[in-house]
Amino acid sequence: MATIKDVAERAGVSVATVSRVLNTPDAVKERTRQQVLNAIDELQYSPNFLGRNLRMMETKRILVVLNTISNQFFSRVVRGIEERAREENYAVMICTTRGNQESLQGYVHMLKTRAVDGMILTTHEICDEAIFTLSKRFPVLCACEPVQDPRLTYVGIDDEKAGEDAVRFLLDHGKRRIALFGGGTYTYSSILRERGYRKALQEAGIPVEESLIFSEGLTFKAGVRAASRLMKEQTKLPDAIFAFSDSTAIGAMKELNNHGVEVPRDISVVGFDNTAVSEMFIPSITTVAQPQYTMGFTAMDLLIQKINGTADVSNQILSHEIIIRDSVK
Amino acid sequence: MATIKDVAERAGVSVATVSRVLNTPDAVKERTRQQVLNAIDELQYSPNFLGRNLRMMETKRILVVLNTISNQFFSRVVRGIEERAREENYAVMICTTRGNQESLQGYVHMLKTRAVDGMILTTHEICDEAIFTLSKRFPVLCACEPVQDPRLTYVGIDDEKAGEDAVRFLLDHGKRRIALFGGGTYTYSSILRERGYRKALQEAGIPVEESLIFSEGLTFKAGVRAASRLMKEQTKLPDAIFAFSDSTAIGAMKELNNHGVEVPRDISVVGFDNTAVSEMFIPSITTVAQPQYTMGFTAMDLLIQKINGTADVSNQILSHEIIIRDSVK
DNA sequence: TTGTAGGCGTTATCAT
DNA sequence: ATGATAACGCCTACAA
Repeated sequence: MATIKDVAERAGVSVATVSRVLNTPDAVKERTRQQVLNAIDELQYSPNFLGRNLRMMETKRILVVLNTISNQFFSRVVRGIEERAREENYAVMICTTRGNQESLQGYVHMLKTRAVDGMILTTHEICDEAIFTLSKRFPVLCACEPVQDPRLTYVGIDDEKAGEDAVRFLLDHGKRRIALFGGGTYTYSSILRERGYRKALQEAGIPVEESLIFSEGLTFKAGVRAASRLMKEQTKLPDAIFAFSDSTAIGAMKELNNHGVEVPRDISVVGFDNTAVSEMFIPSITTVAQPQYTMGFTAMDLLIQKINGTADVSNQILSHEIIIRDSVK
Repeated sequence: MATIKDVAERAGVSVATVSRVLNTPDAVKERTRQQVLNAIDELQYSPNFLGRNLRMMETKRILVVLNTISNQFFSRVVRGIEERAREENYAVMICTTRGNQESLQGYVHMLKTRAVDGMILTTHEICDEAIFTLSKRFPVLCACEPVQDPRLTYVGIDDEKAGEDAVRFLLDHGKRRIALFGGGTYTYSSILRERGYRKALQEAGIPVEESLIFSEGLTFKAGVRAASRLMKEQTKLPDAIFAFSDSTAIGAMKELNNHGVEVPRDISVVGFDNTAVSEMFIPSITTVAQPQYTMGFTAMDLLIQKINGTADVSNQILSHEIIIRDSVK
């Protein structure tokens, strides 16, 4: 492979000049530049970033850690990240953990070894404390999934408020007994949304029925399980289900449908995330939308600030919205 | 940031010894090793890969280029890739083009500049010829979306055969007028599948009705459009629809449903890809499954061979399968 | 078993 | 406007 030295020899100039042609073309005479460009062409030369990276101590690459790539929600987040990244000439690498602690450690290692300039975390296989320790030495940012530790930088929505709003929406539509299909205590977002759920009910003077709260998880299958349990355990169906993800909502609807319960005729359903499928499903699903694109864009923006060493980058809470469709009567 | 030199000084040894502790620990005396490890600990040292990469002329990273991350199909492909990659200590970077030529050029640039050791392409924003030129100099592999050029290495299914099998399945279920919802001529897989469609009909002695072939694309919206046109243009609905993606199938079903046409009562539908949603949908969708995980795993395996310079790595055609569900009567 | 020293390809600082 | 040269951090002959 041709190196800068080969090009220099071929063009009859020094390596410094070749470097200048590449990086500060205006600083070199037209005629010389042409010679160099010709040599580059003839040798099919592309600069080796490994050398450049070492010299500059930067890679112009950032890492986005996702739990899984198959989560529709994140595709739009990533789009936002990439958009902002492109503006500053960063390449975005997406890596997935699938809940695997170990692989996350591998990605953290990439940060420590300077394989990337910064990292956006959307999943918490490591605890806040570990993230904090890391973020003291490297540019790290949390997005989408809220964090408790105030020393971490976070970009996302106010989950408690979102939960509250969704329940209030159902209350406004005359629903009083509202089941909760959540993700359990290991996702902080679920904890916050449930807090909002309780608050809204309480303010409406409706006692919380603990037996209507299901924490099977946020997947399609979790929705199936929760709905199955709901039908088994409750003699009378509630008026509505508030699911913490669209997938869960769909799982629930599928299972209800299998037992002859029709949405929204017999029961109403609200999902979360406004993923593409919520619009496609029959019936289409009323859901709490998060500003995914903006979340990604903002996260990348803050990360860039961190990389550039801008003083105290602070949290950004973005607003959510209820998208009204056909699954609530 | 501490460097290997700092560690060496602190431990009272040479940098060579520190390097050995990191890379060939057995080659250094127990006591010395302990001293070095202590120093590493005290200084919170992590080796800088930028230096290592330059020296070794490798990054242990590979690039997977996807059109978009939001395609469910690829999540399992990526899982296969990652699995095989982990075995050989490669980090997998996922980058998306969203059909943007320019961003693909950027990723190609990463290959040329040694930012990654190899690349798996699943989308063809650049032509076969360009890929071939690239693959002469760098490890490049095509997966999932077939390529015409025999000089390229490809991992995937036999799309023509898959199209043929799907149509034959419908014929076996008594369907004779079968509409085609495909991706048009710009995706080679669509061309091949359509070829299979024609072949199966021809062999059954059924003339191909060109007016039943729609090429609106492979998205949900494309399915909506195609179904809309179908209902408008045909006085009598066909017996079945063969859609080249599950999303398209769902779009079609949604649109049909809006007009009171029920699947599978009034018309049967076959999808493609066996993505998660095909199981979730009501009714669940009969679809042509591709071995996504194996495709990814195999692709990475071949790429590793290419990186290691193994002589002639050759195409791998994997087998598809029809998953029977509720959308065909 | 350990140390010395050269070089990977690039950029940047001085000179000229 | 251009050239010589010293880093950047690491690995690895080769020597000791």
